[in-house]
Amino acid sequence: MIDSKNTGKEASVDGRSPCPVACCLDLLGDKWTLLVVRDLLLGKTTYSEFQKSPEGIPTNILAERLKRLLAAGIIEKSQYQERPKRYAYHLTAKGNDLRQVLSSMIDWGNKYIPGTVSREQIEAMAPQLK
Amino acid sequence: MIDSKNTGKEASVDGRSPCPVACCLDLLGDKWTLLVVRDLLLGKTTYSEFQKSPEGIPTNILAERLKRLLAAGIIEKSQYQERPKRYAYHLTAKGNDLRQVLSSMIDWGNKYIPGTVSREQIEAMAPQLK
DNA sequence: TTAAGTAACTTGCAATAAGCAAGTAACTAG
DNA sequence: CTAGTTACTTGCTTATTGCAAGTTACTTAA
Repeated sequence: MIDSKNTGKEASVDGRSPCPVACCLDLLGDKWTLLVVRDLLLGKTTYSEFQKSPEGIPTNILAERLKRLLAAGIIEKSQYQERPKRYAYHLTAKGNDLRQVLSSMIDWGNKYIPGTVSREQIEAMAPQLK
Repeated sequence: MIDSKNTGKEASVDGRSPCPVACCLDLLGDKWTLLVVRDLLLGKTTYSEFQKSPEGIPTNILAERLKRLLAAGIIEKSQYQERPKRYAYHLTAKGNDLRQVLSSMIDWGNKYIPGTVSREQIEAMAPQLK
C-alpha cells in the first residue's frame, strides 16, 4: 500500500458541527465523490476506469477526490504492476460501509426518479453489490 | 399550499446519466441540501429555524435550496398565519422517504467519525425520527 | 528508431457557485 | 414612533468547478 500518509490521526469531528450527517457531508457532500465510491463498489479500480463512467468526471476533480478519499481512509491505493507503473484503488472497510448510503439512494432514486436504472438491473450487472 | 409551481412535469432523468445515485446527487449532492432535509425530519418548519441550526447556513443559500426542494417536490410550503404572514415548510412523501438515506449516514458517521452525536441521542431529542 | 498510443496525472484559466454583509418589506409589541 | 422579528433579496468577494492542454513514463506496431 502506498500514499497512505497514515499519520496516526483519526478522522473526527472538525467540521461544522458534531452532527453525523453534517460530518458525512463535509466529506462526501458534492456531486462527484459518491460516484467514485459507486464505481469502486461496482468493481472498478483504476483511474481510467473511473474516467470512463458515463457522467464524465473531469480529470482534475477525479485526482483531487481520490486524494481526499485516500486522506479520509475511505480508499487505499496500491501499485499492482511495475514497468509501466499501474495503480489500483480499493475501498477500505470504512469505504465499503458506504454501501448502505448508496443503497438507500438507489432505492429512493428508483422510487422517485422515473427512468433511473433499477436496483435489479444494477445487481444483475454487478452481483458483488448484493 | 402555495408556491408549488406544479406544471404537471414529473422529475425524471435529465441529468448526467440514468444512474439513480447520479440523479440523487444532481438533486441533493452538496453540503447544505440534506441538512435542510435533516432539520425538517427533526421537526423544524420555518426559515428562521433552519437558520438557527449549528452549521450556520448562509441565508441566500437557504433561500435557494428551499426553492430547489420545492421545485423537486421534496418539500411543500404553506402559509399558516395571516397578518403577519408566516410560512411553514414540510416534507412531502418524497421528502420523507429520504429518511433512509439520512439514517444510513447517521450510522456511518457514528461508526467512523468519533465525536459525532449518536443515533440514540438524536432519537431521544426527536422521537419522530424512529 | 521512431511514431503513435495508453495510463495517470498536473497546470492554467474561464465560468459557476459559495459565503458574507447589508438591505428590504411587512408586520408586532412597547 | 422606535425597536424587534420573519422571510427573504442584492451586491460583492472568494473559492470551487469544469474544460483543454500539457507531462511523464512506459508499450506496441511500422
